[in-house]
Amino acid sequence: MAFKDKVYSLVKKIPRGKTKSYSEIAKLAGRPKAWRLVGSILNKNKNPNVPCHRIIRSDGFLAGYNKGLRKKERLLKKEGVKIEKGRVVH
DNA sequence: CGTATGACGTGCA
DNA sequence: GTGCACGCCATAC
Repeated sequence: MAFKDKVYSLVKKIPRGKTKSYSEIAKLAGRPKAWRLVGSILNKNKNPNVPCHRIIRSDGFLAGYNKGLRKKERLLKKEGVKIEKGRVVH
């Protein structure tokens, strides 16, 4: 299983209304120092089965989204995650 | 097969 | 407190 596939699986397992940071995903995928790839991979791969909108920066700020940050923010809010100025409110 | 890249993260000036 | 620069590693071309 390639690293990217593992990332996808993990992202798919993220429960609704929750967010995960890139480093967390990379860590669970087996490459704690490959968080950079997580974002890179998700960006290149537009898989609708993967809720990539739940992936945010470790700071809590929203990073990017293949469908547009605007949509990502709205989706998270819809799922129960509160966003403020592009940042996830903990 | 080799090079360049990228939705990040952290440290240091 | 803010800004800049480096590091890190699999994927794509």
